[in-house]
Amino acid sequence: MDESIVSNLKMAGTGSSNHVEKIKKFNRFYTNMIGIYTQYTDGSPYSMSEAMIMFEIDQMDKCTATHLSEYFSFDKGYVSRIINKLIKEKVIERVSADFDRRIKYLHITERGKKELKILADRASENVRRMIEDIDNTEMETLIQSMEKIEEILSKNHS
Amino acid sequence: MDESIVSNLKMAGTGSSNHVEKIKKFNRFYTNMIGIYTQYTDGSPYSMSEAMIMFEIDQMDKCTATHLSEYFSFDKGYVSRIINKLIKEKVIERVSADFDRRIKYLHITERGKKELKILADRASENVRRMIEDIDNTEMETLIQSMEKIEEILSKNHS
DNA sequence: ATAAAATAGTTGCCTTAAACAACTTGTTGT
DNA sequence: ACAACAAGTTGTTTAAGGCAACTATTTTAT
Repeated sequence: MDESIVSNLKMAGTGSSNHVEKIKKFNRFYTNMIGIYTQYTDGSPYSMSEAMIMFEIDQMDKCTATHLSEYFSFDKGYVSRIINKLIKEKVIERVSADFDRRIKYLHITERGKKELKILADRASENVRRMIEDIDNTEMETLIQSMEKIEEILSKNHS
Repeated sequence: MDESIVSNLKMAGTGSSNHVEKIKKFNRFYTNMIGIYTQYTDGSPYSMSEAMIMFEIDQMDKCTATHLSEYFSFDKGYVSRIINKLIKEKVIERVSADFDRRIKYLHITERGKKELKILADRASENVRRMIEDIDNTEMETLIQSMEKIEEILSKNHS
């Protein structure tokens, strides 16, 4: 896409402060820049939801379907179906907890790790293209600006 | 949602540069922070695509269905249906060009402007909440950091 | 001047995304 | 033991969005 397809609404009224409008402008700019939709899943065999679920299973120790459903606010049935699809494709596996046989822990397989690496590499490549022509000085400024934003916004946990 | 539902994949390998990884970290952080999915359309009667199309019609003079389709990389048929729905709801209207009767210009109505304002106000409110506890000094730093990022990334048009 | 190609938009049909609700199986508290 | 609850599953439905065939104009090439 040649422009933002998200976060592209501009102020329709006049009630907002200048700061809010500047931040909204940045939001539009930045979400456009990183191509939020296509960053991970464009051209990949996994939907965004599937990629998110694979990632979370990889990150999370003893991940369960219930956790995924709550964490992403996805319907339990939807999560269940995605899990079963990913198991069929052997990118994750399911192990029943011995102390409670309702609970099934989800683990990424070796094959799943490879698939995740492909997704992550694709995202890295997109980022790399975004910054390829930036010189060292500006690169430092860019990173510092990002770290500053994270620091400031992190304080008031939101 | 209590966490990011987009851009949440982390590096699965080790081939990427430190800068790329830092930027990906910022991407995850920031897309989580602004709640990309819910910023405009959560609790609204319009889907994200509908809101985007209304916005673009409002911004663009002499907007056409073809422009919308190309701009957003949406299917023509999908756009056509959304347009007809929005016309039925009287938030936009359609006027045939007199020099070419295939072309139909789209305009936002007064009612449409009001609806857009509701969407924009909701987004502003979300941003306002995000920054409500930030003091003046940090606020300036935040805005400057954002402007710096825009400036640096804008140069190499991406 | 007219047939052919291109353009704008519409409509039918299909696939996938994702929610809702009812259900099964297993666990816990009384 | 059994009611209430918790983890997942499955059936069904709606919405998002793409593909392809179509109509109706306009442009281009003969």
